[in-house]
Amino acid sequence: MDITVAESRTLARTLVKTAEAAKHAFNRAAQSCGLPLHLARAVLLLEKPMSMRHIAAELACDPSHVTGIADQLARRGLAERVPGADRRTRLVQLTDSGEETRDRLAAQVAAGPMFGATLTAAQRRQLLELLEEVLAATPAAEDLHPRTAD
Amino acid sequence: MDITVAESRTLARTLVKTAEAAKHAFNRAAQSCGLPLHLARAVLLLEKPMSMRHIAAELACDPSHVTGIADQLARRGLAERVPGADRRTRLVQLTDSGEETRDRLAAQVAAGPMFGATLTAAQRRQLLELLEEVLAATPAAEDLHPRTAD
DNA sequence: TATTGTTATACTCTATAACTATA
DNA sequence: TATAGTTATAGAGTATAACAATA
Repeated sequence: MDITVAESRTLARTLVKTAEAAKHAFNRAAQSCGLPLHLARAVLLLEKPMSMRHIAAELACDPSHVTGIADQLARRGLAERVPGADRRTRLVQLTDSGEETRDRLAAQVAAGPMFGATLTAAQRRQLLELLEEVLAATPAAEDLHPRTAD
Repeated sequence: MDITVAESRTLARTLVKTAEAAKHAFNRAAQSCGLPLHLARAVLLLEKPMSMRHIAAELACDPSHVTGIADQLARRGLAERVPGADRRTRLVQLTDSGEETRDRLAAQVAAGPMFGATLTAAQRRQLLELLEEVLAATPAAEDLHPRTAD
């Protein structure tokens, strides 16, 4: 607990900046596959057909938002809606073209300049362990939507 | 470079999640001081009077946005505009109340559950080094605003 | 009555452009 | 002509609420 204010801020800022750099690297990979960020995230997620609600949960967004994502994927010929077990539910399933795009994107992400080219395997393991330790000790983010009158 | 797709994604996801947890921890500290996120960031920044443009650069936002921030800080009695060297420039300066809030917030952030209570000093140093190494190797994020027709 | 997906709407955040005043 | 700050407007992204079909 004998951490200084300055050290805490430096650590937090560096952490956030690195995460932003990771997002940008992902964004570049997505663009090189011709996809905007949110579609790239969805494509990478769809290892198998998934219900809209499941996708929304995974992407941490509102289910209503997934409708638009599925529409855009469909318009690009990357995915289609197929019936689910329940006749209410519809699954989003990648087409052949979509699977090819997903695999290409995954390869791009892995080959990106973020981790592979920088850290040794031991360093990557170390980094992951440290991050997980911090994460485990952090109380889950309950309310994401504080309202402040201003 | 012999990093697997799975490892790269795990690392990236954990990194982003940890950064989000850090943001939430900061947000909680801010709320406990009665401040929304963007005002808390500004208050913490104002160690000394700063021009609007300088604040905008530090917060990585458009200068026009700083007008609103300064207004809101003023309305809460936390800061006021004072004339700068140039008669065009105006500096934002914390009031006594603002400085007190800033110090309280800084203490809250440092005492937060993120790093101090979790990692040893050696681990914190290690984490910072690893993050900086990744950050240094990452090409700067040039264009933040990709446009995609959809 | 509860749940899935859809639609329509509203809200938040932030950038862009036009404007005033200084330089 | 260029710069600091302000104002007004517009856009992207996302949530909320009402709705239809199904369970």
